[in-house]
Amino acid sequence: MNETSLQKPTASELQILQVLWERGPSTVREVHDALQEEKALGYTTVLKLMQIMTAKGLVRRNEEQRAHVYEAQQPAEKTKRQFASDMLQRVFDGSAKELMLHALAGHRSSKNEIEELRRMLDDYERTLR
Amino acid sequence: MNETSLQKPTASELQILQVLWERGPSTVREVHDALQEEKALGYTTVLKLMQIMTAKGLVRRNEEQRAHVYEAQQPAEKTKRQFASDMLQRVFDGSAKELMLHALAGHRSSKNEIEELRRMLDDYERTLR
DNA sequence: ACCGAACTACGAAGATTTTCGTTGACATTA
DNA sequence: TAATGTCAACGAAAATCTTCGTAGTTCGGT
Repeated sequence: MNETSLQKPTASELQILQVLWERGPSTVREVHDALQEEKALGYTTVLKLMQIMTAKGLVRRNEEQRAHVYEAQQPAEKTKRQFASDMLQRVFDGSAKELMLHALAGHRSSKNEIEELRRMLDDYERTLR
Repeated sequence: MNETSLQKPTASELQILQVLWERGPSTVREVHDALQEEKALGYTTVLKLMQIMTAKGLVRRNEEQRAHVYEAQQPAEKTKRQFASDMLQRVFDGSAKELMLHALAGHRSSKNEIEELRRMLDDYERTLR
């Protein structure tokens, strides 16, 4: 698995990436601690995951310090787009309308949220011309 | 795993469910043949998957005929909603706007599609009051 | 110089997913 | 009825994911 091939992170890997996106470059200790709130994992479990992610090219590692510093290889935007696009194709056969319909259905949303979505569509449409 | 527990189908299981949703109740042979276009799998591979899905409660099996007839346990709508909601939470922290933004970004969409989305929002909003 | 704490590396176990071969039952037909 | 084809059941291998224990290294303090 070389570092140019984009592969979809697993569920656990995604949790780690989310910490890295939020905190920026971090050590295993920092990621481990940040993760405790949502998920209790042993320190070496997180370490191992991050080593695997390095091998897969999902993260980059700076080894200058004794405690290596990890950083997400791809920006959050890009990875999230990958997830959304993958599901759009696999589950909804490419129909953005279907995707949104089902996302909204499983989630009581406010009028405010709908308003926000509408504005987003307006903005997005403007980028199309 | 009893049949009331809703679990997320794996990628392969989803492909099979999609055939069942489209064709209605089908034999392994029929599912296998329908799948060939998109994915070459041995007959017994599909059979095994469908047996596992029966054990998990993802499909129901009618054994009256020699060639058992399988049927999706949950309607497409429900399962798709599960997928969308799961990703909405796991990847986009519950923000439908973020989800839509990223879905559209990875997918050249027509003005027509945007129009459709807008209409969908209008309809959806009407159900809110 | 020694001890304990903090780190990485490594290996491995257990779970789940994906894939298929083999076997034996049943059906179709020559 | 004997041969051929179709089917379900079963087991199991290979791949991937998740989790953690152990060993060895390095650093800070005593």
